[in-house]
Amino acid sequence: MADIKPIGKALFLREEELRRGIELMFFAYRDFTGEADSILAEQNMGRAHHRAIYFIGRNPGITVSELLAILKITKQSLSRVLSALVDSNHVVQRTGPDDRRQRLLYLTDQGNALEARLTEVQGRRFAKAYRDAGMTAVEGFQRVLEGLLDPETQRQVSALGHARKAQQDD
Amino acid sequence: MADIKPIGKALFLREEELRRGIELMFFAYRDFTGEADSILAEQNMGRAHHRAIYFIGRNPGITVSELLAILKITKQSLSRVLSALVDSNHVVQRTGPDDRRQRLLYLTDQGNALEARLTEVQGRRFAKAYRDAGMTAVEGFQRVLEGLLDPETQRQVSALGHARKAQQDD
DNA sequence: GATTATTGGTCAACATGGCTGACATAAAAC
DNA sequence: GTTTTATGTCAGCCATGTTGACCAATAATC
Repeated sequence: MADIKPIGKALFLREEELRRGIELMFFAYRDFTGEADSILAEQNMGRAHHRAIYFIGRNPGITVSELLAILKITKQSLSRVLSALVDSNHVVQRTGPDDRRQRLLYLTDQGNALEARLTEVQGRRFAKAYRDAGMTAVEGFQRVLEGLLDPETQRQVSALGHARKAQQDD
Repeated sequence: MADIKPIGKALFLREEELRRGIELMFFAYRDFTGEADSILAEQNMGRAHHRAIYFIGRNPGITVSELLAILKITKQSLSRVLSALVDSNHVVQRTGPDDRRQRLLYLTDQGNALEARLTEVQGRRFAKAYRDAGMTAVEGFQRVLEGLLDPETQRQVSALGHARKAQQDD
């Protein structure tokens, strides 16, 4: 609807708006991860550990290759983190019942406790932001974030808690 | 308005909704930065260089300490990146006219070109997401992201392109 | 049953980008 | 003239990504 507006100002506004988005993403992501980073630092862990814990908690019994597909890092990077989490008793690996090459990943009680703690601080932040912004804003927020995703990620995300839940049940 | 709803399901929905936000932030940030990262890699640079270039481009004549306040990293980390950018002729430093201890930072033509290229790919992604989601969604998106910020960052962000623009003019 | 592909791990080496701590210099401020 | 500020530098550490090579167990296929 603003397509036929004077082009000079329209372009300026557009660029400003886009830059605002870019900047907000940077600042919001930094602040959003900040609190969790502090908790993780206490335990001598980093964000990589957090991601593994988070997605294992979300998908109990996930295999290593499925986790790799979500995180999009190398198996060497993941392996390092996973070994540490097994050593520190946050994660256990069970041999896959169908395919015995697979290691199905589960959180231990300790892992679950840490996951809960981390998700709580981040959830709190989101709850506040969602509350302040209102329901309509939340929908918009989600729609825009989805639009920022690579098409492949978009497919993954829309499948996430569904496919696995159906598969794994519980 | 949904405050008096059955608590079991309400809590479930709430937690799911919050987790959806957490996950979207992770995926969106990763994909959002991915393209720029590729361009940077060509030039043997990383995200840290990008941030410096971006905020110098946005605030020509910014001082090192102002840039530090935005990025919230140590001066050693910034200094490393800044030296590299000066060496590669993307940034120039001029002695501050008032306070001669300050180094005012500016992009060179080459720096501006790179900044433009990086901002273009990220802007394109945002433009697509904004277009697909619609104006209302964009407002909501921005409102939620602002709500995710630390209060201090929130103050900074709302000051950004204003204070400096008034100061520096251009 | 032998071959090939998949799943996962390991070792080694490297780059980036955070961090801390110590120290130096120039200039502003008091 | 002393202190504080703005900035830089050197050295070393850590986390987390990368590549490349190679290995073992097991599944799948010819």
